[in-house]
Amino acid sequence: MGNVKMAIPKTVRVIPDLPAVSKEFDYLVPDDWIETGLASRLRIGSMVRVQLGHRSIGAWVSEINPESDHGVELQPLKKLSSEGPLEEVVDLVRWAAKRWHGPVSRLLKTSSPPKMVKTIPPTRLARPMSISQNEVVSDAFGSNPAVVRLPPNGDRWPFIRQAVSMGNALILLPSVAEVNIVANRLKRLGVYVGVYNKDWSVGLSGGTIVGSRSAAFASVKDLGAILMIDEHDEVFQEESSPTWHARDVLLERARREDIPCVFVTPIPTPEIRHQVRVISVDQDSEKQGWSKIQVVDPREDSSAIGGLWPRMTVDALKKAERPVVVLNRTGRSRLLACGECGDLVTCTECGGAMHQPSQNLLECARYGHSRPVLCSACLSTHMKNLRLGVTRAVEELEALLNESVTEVTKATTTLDFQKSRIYLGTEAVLHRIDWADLVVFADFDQELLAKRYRGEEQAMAQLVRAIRLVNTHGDDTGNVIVQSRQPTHDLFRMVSSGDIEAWCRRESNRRELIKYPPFGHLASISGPGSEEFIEGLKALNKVEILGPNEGAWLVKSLDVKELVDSLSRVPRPKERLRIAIDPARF
DNA sequence: CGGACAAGCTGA
DNA sequence: CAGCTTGTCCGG
Repeated sequence: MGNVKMAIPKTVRVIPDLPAVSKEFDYLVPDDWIETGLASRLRIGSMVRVQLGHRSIGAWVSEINPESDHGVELQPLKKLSSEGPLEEVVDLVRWAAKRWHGPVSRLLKTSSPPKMVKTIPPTRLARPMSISQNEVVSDAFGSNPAVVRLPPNGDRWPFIRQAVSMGNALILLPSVAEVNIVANRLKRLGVYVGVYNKDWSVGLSGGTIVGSRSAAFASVKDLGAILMIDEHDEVFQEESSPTWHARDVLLERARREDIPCVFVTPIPTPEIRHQVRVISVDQDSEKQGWSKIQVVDPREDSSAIGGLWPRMTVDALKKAERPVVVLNRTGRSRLLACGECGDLVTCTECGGAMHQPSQNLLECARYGHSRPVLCSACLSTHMKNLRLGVTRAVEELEALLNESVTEVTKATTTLDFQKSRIYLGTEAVLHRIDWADLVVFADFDQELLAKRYRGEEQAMAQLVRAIRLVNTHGDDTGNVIVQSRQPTHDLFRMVSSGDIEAWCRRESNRRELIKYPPFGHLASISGPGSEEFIEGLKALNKVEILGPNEGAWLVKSLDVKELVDSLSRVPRPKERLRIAIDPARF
């Protein structure tokens, strides 16, 4: 702590808790605060209440004794409400707000306690843990940040133990469930640990913090090490604007505080590979870790009904104790043709392809126009399913196996595990079921052919999830069947040989070719104000502008700094505007 | 963000 | 021209 900061605060500068206000304001520290010693508790990050205009609002202290020259009489602070983020976190938030072009106050909110914290709990001493003998682990926690390519069934505990043995650690995991498991186990090992955001003050008093995405902004006193598990998981990016990514926040944090920082994942993203060194385990165990995947070409079986249920899959489904089938298409049918004249079923209003959400209804995907099940060319009511959805697949499978199949989609609220043995659904089924001994991807080509730029990564992430699901009990009986009409696809070749490094390299090369993150950066601009905003951007002539596509523009630049600088130079239009920097989907 | 205040619109 | 709506500005 610098000497200047230790001075008694006479005035403070604050950031108001108003997303639309980017200005900071100065306030007077009341005389009685100085007399009672309350003033000495004021620090950068402290949460206060102030009068702004006519109303009382929350704010964060951003500066102590600022140099002010605006010649207005300062209002006094109304209240010291709570402990807030540590100074280094406030700085980090400032950096992130710039990097993802969002309001500072929004990120300060994610960095702040959910309930007011009046007193910091006393530090409990952590029981020291032994240093890992594992070579990969000790290498990873060396001086420079690193990503460890750990196979899907690999043990992450050596990394967690190492992190907490290096002092107060910050550990991020993708889901709340995993966070709780890790925190409870650490607690049992005698580590002073808190779950973010619930145990916010544990970090402030000097403990280890375990959390999901938002924990990247946790305030941890004397932070000793940073660990992120499953770096590839998309939940580490905030979906709403500002679309900040926990991985990059942690990296910046480690850079600033000069502490060990480790990422662990079976499939490192191009983003992390571009920034840190990659450490891999030996190729045999990596190959073994991916070995449960079996590729089946449904065309090889002529008896396959609708091309979706080859004999091999049906046999495996019959034999398994709890099989799970993944088909990433909701509704009954996603693409139809007339059974009489063979015409593709298209919308008479907009010409788009229509799907069949229920037995008696056709609906176009784009605008939701609907009509009864009727061919517009020959008026036949007999339709052929070209791409069946989950609902129809459930019907087919029930008929085929002569037993009940439970449909699971994002919309499914409760699951009755007594009801049936087989679960079929969209990707959501992989999140909702806690174990299985067979996972079948009914149409993996849909994932491989998806035109999203992260399509193949998302496909790989689903494979990882499936492998883990059939491996829950640690036994070796589980299986993952991947149905594809392109069984010689690169991805399968690389997976079966355990050469995930080759797959990662290919993804990175692809990204570099199209100059997408991390080799170039983009902003998606949408909302009613975007037209005006884009005009202003064009005038700058600094960035590449594409679009509009469905009301959204894409702004590209090789340099992220130049991208966000340009964006902040253009005045904000009156109408609403959404700016997403490097979003995962657009 | 949301109140203050200004300018614009309407109806008798 | 009062009374109300809509728009713009700004806060310490």
